[in-house]
Amino acid sequence: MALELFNTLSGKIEPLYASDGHALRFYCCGPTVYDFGHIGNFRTFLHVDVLRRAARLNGLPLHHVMNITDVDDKIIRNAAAAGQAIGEYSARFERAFFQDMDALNIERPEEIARATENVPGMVSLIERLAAQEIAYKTEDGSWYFRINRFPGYGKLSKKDLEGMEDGARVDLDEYDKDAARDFALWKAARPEEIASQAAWDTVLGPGRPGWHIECSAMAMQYLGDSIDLHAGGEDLMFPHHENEIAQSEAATHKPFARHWFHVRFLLVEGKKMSKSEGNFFTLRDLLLKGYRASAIRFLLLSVPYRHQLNFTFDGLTESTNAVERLRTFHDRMRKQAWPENTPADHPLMELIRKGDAEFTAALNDDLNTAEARAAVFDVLRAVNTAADQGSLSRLAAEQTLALLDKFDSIFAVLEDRDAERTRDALAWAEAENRLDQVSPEVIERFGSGSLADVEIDALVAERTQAKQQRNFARADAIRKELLDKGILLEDSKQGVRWKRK
RNA sequence: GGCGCGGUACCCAAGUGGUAAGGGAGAGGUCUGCAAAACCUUUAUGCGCCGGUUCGAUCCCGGCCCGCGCCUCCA
Repeated sequence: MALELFNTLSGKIEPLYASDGHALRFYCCGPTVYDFGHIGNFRTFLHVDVLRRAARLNGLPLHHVMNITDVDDKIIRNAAAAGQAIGEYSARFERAFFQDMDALNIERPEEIARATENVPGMVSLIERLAAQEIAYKTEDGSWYFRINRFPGYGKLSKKDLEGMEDGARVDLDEYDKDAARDFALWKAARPEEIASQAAWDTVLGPGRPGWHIECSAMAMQYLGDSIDLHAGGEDLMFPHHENEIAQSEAATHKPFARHWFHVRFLLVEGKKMSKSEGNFFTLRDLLLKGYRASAIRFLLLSVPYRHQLNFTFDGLTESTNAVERLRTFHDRMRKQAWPENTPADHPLMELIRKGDAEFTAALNDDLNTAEARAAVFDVLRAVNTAADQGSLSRLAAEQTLALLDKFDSIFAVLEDRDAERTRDALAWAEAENRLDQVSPEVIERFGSGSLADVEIDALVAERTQAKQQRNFARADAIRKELLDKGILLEDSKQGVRWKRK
């Protein structure tokens, strides 16, 4: 079965394919780099990441472009407040964004498109619209899109504009637009915008591109007039994506994107995340509170993308434990020696094969990550049981490892880089004088005074020696000492394994 | 007001017209010097409420209640 995805435009689940027979031409609306990314942002990018990875699992090559909006009202305002040019201001947050993406193991798209580097394409797209009188200039020098010239407007978000009256929710007095819903293509420069280098002198007049035109122009420039797939958060459906369709299709008279993918918003502790509710978290906030990057990734992926996810700290703890169980299992499969053949081989191998098939089928069914995850846990339990009974063969263990590899090619949580990620966040907090935002536990366990791996290894060796001499009091004292510092020990026939709590 | 989504065990969460996946947590047990890990047992005669269709509904239809999202910058 091939990968099938819900398409917002058609309202149906449809197979995903590359219309040019080579690579899936895929555009995803990226971040506006005016601040640090919050977990809601990353839920979207995380599911886009799963989409990428699932496509690869199906042998579908990608040409994935993501934009960076590096000029907009907030950037201009914040840059001005900081006395910086917009480029200087936004570069810092773009860097932070990619660091966060790395911390969450989110793959980079094939291409990154910055708005400020693609202004000429936006200008010429507006010119094409102006030639048809779909774009018009107002007295202040701004350009707008004439919505009533695009009959399909509303087809993505299923809005019936006939029933919407001008002025109902839009302030008509503010602009000299022809119709209230006409949206800006080009915003005339104001004096302070010229000062912060947020204005371009073009044939349209001095100004800067509107948000919507950026994505239309860049998507078509990098991927062609008609693309296979367009993605973003659910909020972008209207008006942003609707406007993109209008601009692009009005200019080319060709379908813009065949398939639209929208990721639903997450709730935090039952409410929409907002600064005023006090439930607004950046990735960095969570890392500095001591939550692991892997647990955050796993939690954000555990609920399928079309469902609302209620993000809670309890959920984060659950995910931490679930990831730990997977890692322990993965370790066991790799490190323990298994007999060549066992009587129980056949049924177990069959069960693993079934789990593998279910995993793939679940993902291909509109990226059902919850079901895919369950399939792996089913195998985990059965294989652990067999291992405990001594009936797990080398072959079955290898087959299990292959399934875990497949699982991790999507979920990407098995390799433990959490300590590294937390240390990076801690170093950043130190550099930015934000240590007051760091939990004391994180400072104790990951700060400069914390135990280095070699010190832990030395204590573990000392304890092993004490155990051999049956000096359990000393051995237990060392274990307790390490536990107090967040290091957990596990004895097994294969030796001692330690991990950070 | 318009459009849309959801209400499944203590918590999170899949799912199907034929009798409820998975994870986490709790309790009991096995193993272990003790732990940890792992495994076993256990936790929904019921899937918001009321009707209807059906041999049969948690899943289909209608109504109601509750929660949430979008309609404005927003992932």
